[in-house]
Amino acid sequence: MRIKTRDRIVLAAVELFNRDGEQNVTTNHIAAHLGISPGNLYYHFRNKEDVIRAIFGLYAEDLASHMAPPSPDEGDSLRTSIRYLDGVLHIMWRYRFIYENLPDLLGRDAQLREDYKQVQRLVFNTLQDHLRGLQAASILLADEQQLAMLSHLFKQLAMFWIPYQLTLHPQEPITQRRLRGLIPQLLFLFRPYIAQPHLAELDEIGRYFSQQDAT
Amino acid sequence: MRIKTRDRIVLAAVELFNRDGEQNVTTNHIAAHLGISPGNLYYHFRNKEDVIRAIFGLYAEDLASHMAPPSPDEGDSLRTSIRYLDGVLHIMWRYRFIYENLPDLLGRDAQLREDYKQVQRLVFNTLQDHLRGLQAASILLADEQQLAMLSHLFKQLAMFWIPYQLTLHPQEPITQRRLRGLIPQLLFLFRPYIAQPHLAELDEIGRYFSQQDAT
DNA sequence: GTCTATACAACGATAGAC
DNA sequence: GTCTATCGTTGTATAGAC
Repeated sequence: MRIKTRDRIVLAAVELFNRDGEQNVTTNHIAAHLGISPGNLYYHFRNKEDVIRAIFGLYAEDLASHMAPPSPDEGDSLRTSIRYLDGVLHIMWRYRFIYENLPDLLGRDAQLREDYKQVQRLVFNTLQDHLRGLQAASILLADEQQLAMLSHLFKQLAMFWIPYQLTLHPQEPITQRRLRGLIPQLLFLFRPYIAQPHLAELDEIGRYFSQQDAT
Repeated sequence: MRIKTRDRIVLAAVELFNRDGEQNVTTNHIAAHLGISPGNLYYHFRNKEDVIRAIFGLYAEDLASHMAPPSPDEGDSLRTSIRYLDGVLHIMWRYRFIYENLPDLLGRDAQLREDYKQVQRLVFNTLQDHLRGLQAASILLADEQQLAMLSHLFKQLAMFWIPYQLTLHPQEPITQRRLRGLIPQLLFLFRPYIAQPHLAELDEIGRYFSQQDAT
């Protein structure tokens, strides 16, 4: 079963955006990369923003599936946190161009702003649910206000980890390894609020992600 | 004594970049805003990046003067922290367009990358010195590694506070009031590491900045 | 659905007169 | 130092044939 041209365009766009930066990729580049004509692309999409919106649809789907709330039988150990963090890194990697200049993307397209608001609400709630699970299990010791603060800081640190890396080393390409550097920052943020009996598990999470760096 | 055209260009550029976003302001816009011709602008600057570099020079000067280390007689109370934070907010406000898309600016201009590296080293050292002062005064209880982490997180949160705000409310313009919203986040970050006798002072800092919101 | 060809706008930048 | 006029390039988007 052949892949529809429309989908090939979306896939190619993601690839090129991630590789060269969304700003540097034109509709012509995408068409050329696929070996189709610019006119053909415009048959399937009204303009470049329309392509981006389609990608955003994929992004939203991916988020929903990868950051699903933990299944009830899994409990609320820090172990499920690994799954959650893995999901975060996976999404960040797959759609890294979005994180590279999100404010700009949103500034240009009102439709995208709406889509983003929806997605963001979902993400934030999932995160809060996750933290509340840890709270209920007496792993995370924080009141309502602290939990809200931690959620916001988590979100901000994760969202702008890639731009931050780009300011530190503007030339080096983003790699999955570099993305993982986010984890220690997040763990450090939460550490003061983790109950002592569970601090060892926190370190275990850190090791889990840093071990992958070695291979 | 009349202001030189060259300087007027730089000043106008800052104003327009801050108001409309650097991406949306062309050399023609700047010239038109000043009532001079495009050709005239190109007599004074080789291109737009050259203008940005000039602005960056101002930025570096301003940083050096506003984030100077505390004078010795001031001691290392949390009170000097207010001065420091005030400086940070002042710079962020004056050159907010820089923070709006720093990765992009750096990505385009190798010269700017070098300038930025210099400036960044200065900023980071000043921050670390400041924290070390608090540490020496037994206000901040943190080992070397924690202090490094806190510095990095401080920097990341401050640098991307504006882009973060832009994702939350892409339409609303950045105001000084919104900038001040950064302060509670920073205080929250440091709170677990502040010695108990000084927690009250921390809250005082918070009040200092939130009181300004009311006026 | 796909192609070729092209119109159109915006921006960066320069030449040459004053 | 400053202006007018203009060129070249690039990216978006459409028209019309196949």
